[in-house]
Amino acid sequence: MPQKSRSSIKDVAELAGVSTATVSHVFSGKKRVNAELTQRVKRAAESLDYSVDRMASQLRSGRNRVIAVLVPDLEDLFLNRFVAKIEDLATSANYEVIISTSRNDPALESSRLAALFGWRPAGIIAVPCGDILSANPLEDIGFTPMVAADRIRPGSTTFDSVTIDNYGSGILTVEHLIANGARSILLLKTPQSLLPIIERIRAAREIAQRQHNLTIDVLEISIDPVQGADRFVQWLQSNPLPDAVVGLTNVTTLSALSAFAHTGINIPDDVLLSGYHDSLWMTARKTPITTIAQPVDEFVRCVWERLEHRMNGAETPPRHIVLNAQLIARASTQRRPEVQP
Amino acid sequence: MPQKSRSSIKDVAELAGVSTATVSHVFSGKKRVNAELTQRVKRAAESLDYSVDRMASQLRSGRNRVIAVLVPDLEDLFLNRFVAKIEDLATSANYEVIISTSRNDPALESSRLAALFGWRPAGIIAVPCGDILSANPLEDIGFTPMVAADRIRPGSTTFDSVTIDNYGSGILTVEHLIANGARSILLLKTPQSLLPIIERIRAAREIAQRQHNLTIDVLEISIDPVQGADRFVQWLQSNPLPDAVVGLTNVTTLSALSAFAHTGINIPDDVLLSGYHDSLWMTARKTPITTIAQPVDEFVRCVWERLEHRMNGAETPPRHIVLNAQLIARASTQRRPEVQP
DNA sequence: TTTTTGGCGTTAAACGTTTAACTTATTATT
DNA sequence: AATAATAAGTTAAACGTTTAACGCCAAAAA
Repeated sequence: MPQKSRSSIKDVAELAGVSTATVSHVFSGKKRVNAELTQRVKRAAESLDYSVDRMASQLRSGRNRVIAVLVPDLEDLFLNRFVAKIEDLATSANYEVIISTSRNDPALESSRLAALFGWRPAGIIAVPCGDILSANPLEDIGFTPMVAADRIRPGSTTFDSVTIDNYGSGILTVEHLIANGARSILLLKTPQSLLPIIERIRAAREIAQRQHNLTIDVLEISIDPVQGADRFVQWLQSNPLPDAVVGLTNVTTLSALSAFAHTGINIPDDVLLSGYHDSLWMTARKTPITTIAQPVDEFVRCVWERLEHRMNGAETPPRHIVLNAQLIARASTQRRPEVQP
Repeated sequence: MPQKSRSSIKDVAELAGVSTATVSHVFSGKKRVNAELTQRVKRAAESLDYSVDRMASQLRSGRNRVIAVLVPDLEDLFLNRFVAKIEDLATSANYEVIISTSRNDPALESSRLAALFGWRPAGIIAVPCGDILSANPLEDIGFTPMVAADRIRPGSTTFDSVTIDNYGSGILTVEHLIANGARSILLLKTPQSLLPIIERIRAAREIAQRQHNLTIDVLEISIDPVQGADRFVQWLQSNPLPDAVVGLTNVTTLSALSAFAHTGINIPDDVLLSGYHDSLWMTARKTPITTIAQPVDEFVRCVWERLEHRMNGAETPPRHIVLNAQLIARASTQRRPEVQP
């Protein structure tokens, strides 16, 4: 492949009849350059379609405007918005974003993280797999500014973290359902044992037990929405219908909905349903779905604020921010007044 | 900020008592190194927690394992999956992904693209804004392998492109609706004039006009789902209900659904509804929604295959691949047999 | 007139790697 | 035993920038 190589600062300097230093000054603006020379350089650069090589520039200057982002899964609704908004903020602050996924695999997570360090990024934002099995997900990271987001136990890291109060959201949900008359509640989870899910379940069970003397069942269904629905339909056929069902993730909520649609169970008349992570489809129905809304925007703002703080060299002790989620009550958990037959 | 600087290959070489070349060989595997030395080097590297600087490495070697991805919007359902799958393939092929968004702004698009070139990436994947107004979105890109995906007129570029047959999908939808008894059809679009949307509308109108002598209306609603629903409700109040409604995007379909839920219009009894881009929520309902499914996986495979081809130095003339979309018929476009009163 | 000052350009040394070319030691071949 | 071939480590020159340090000249100050 006889690929003509890109032109370098030397070519530009030569064509414009100046030194490479001058060319560099023209592009970086670090030092004033005479107007006419500036023109000459720019024209030369244009005609060679030169653009400064970021790697060389960063290598020499040591100033590294790259943010590395590591998440378990890009297709997850929450993570998708998270990444999108991080990209937005990072770009506005004149950073480039390099992205990597761990596919929910702790081993991959640390190898990807190591690879990211190779970039000598200005900062790293990591959402750990947060599988409860791998205790200490993020290794020590030396002096690169880093903040951990979501799926991590606040205080378990030596660097900043931002999380959402999953325990609190579990309480909100259960209290709301009980207040709306539910006595038996079923939680729907996937096989993954992610920290946030564990916390939601723990909260639900503790509050139900202690405050209301109720026990709460948990059904594990597939992570695949179709199989998940099938599994739930099966369960429904051999178990009494609970008063309320909680989808612990967006997808499990959809599985529940599918299962109800297939079996002719009506919401909220036959069963109450509450979900997690507010999405558009939840309100675009006759019976909008009650849900826990996660404050994604605020979340991202906090993450970014922390990271900038560190990138500015702050040496303050790590801070662990926990944000409150909100329950949005909708018709799916509001039992309709009985109509006379 | 007295940030101790990372250790370099020199530090490792010194500590291990070898030359930097040897250290390099140990890490790159380009040349055999004695087992004992290898151990010494690795231990030294470990204790200094050294990792090779990617920028320096790539600068020197000229081998640049970076794929740059530019998309209009990361939160769009289609683009989200697209990016996720590209990341997957790229990572498997041992590339890193750097991501950038144009926010549907042609000016930003070209400035972001220029910035991406600064990385001297091995390849670029770009989904242009595709606003019909900006005729020639992607400038000439010299010798960097590049493929354009979606939202571009096949054949309009000097490099490879992969698109979906939006015209064909428009025909599929209209034929399907007419076959199911619709005589009046309303298309719902957002204010953006994206190429795929234009094509869908054009197809719908042409086929309806020529084959069935019907005209098709287009209503422009907000890109915001809530405002969009409001606008559609308004329209419904002052216009006769058409036989069928088509949401030209995922979000407009949701707006339609919201509007119908608010006004007590039933699908498919009162009106047929068909959407675009199959998503989970479309089947998790009593009346699943008919939709055009875009072959995202195949799409990404094609894009990647083309890019690899170019990155391997192929000089063949640009190829323009157009993939067929598929209509998935569901209950929302199946008028139920009348039940006697 | 001589000296100072400041503006503007250049020189050349880094930045952290990779790698062609070279050295030295060891083993195989004649 | 002499020579060739192979193996394994080192030297030093790049890669494309940035940037201290320096030089030169014109204008201002003495």
